[in-house]
Amino acid sequence: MAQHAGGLPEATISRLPLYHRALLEAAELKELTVSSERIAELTGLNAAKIRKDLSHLGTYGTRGVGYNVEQLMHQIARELGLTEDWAIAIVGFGNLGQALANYKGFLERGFEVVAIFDADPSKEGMSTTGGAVVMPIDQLKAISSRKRIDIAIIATPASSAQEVADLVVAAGITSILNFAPQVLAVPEGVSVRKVDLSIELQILSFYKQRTRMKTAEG
Amino acid sequence: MAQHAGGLPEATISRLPLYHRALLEAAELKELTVSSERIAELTGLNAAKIRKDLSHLGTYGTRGVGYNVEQLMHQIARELGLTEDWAIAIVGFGNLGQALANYKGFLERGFEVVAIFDADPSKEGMSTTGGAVVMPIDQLKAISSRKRIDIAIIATPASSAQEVADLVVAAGITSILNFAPQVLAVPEGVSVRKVDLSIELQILSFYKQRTRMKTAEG
DNA sequence: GGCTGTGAACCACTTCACAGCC
DNA sequence: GGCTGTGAAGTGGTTCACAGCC
Repeated sequence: MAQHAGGLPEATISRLPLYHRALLEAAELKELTVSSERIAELTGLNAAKIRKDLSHLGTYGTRGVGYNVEQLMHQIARELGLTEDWAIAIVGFGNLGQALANYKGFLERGFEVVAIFDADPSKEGMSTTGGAVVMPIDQLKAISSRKRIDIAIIATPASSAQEVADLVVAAGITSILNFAPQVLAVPEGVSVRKVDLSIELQILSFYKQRTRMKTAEG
Repeated sequence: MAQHAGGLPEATISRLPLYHRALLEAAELKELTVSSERIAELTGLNAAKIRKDLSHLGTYGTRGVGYNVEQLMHQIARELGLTEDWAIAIVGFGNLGQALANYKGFLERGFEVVAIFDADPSKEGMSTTGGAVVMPIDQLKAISSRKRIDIAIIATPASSAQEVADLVVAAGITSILNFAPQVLAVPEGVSVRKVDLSIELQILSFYKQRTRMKTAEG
């Protein structure tokens, strides 16, 4: 029930990329099958959780044997939409935007940077190793109507992030990866995921402080 | 009970940086007090959750009024360890490492890049806007014994990330922010947080595909 | 009347433990 | 014997709903 009615648990979804990577690793090591225990080793997760997660996808394991690496990897790729290529646009060609635009790992994983936008006219025409050229931000809508853009990465300063997000949404793009620190307001139906380095660092500093207190006490 | 015995729920901890940012915003707007409802607006979270989270810190609200912005912000900053400065080292001075090293937002939030390492000798001596200079990776241990390094950011290619992590741990650094795609093996007591762009993109593509299927059906 | 702080109900996810299959 | 798939139990987190204070 609810097997393939479309509903994977949220938590399972967020781990599928991890499994995919683990299987890739196993495949490179020429392992033909893997047990849930083996995947646990590769991902650092608990084996029972892995079995439950994978059971949501259907029945791809064999009792007494394990999971067929190729088959399961393919299945997860299909589920994640990795069997097709995705076109991404980067908005904001500052430090971070440039680093992202030149990152080769994207292409390997099926994400192609097809457009780059920036508000600064002096950056117009700059290009990347991948061949994308920086265009003025006011072209976003026009470009996006001409070529498919699946995902926009917002890498602008915080001060213009919301404005940019509005333009992105107006251009009909419904998936956003947000590097700006604030929470973006978007209409229903638009998915946003946020990457925030400061938050990660702050959480690390919390734990560091905590550990120090404990050592001081004990 | 367990109030200040040191145990905030994991989920609460991960939201504290969000509250801190929201309060900063409220302070900039000259708001003296905020209700949980107001914080909910600023963060996109649910007000009841916010009240519960904040109640874990102690009693800083006033019934009928709300929370004092300055006081609560300070309290959260203290809890997160943001009242002190943290020294970070960046390992790997490629595209990403350079972007991180030049990012001014860190300093604003109390994180100073005090050292940069890279295995490539040709990068040695390069420097950043912040004044840090790239040093050979084999100096990591020596440097870290001379000056305090609280957090290491691993921004190397995947192929050397584990090796680098071992060096980082050997140098006595116990907090790691990992940009490499794989799960790092570290001894107990070392905190690692992972930032993985591909995972974020893959999750976005999952939802995108999912939405498309739904629209196609309906 | 307004808003916090919190028990109680609810929910999602995790983990256990084992039946079922190879 | 080995390992999956899964009910059942356990856990942690969220949300409700309201008593309690301003």
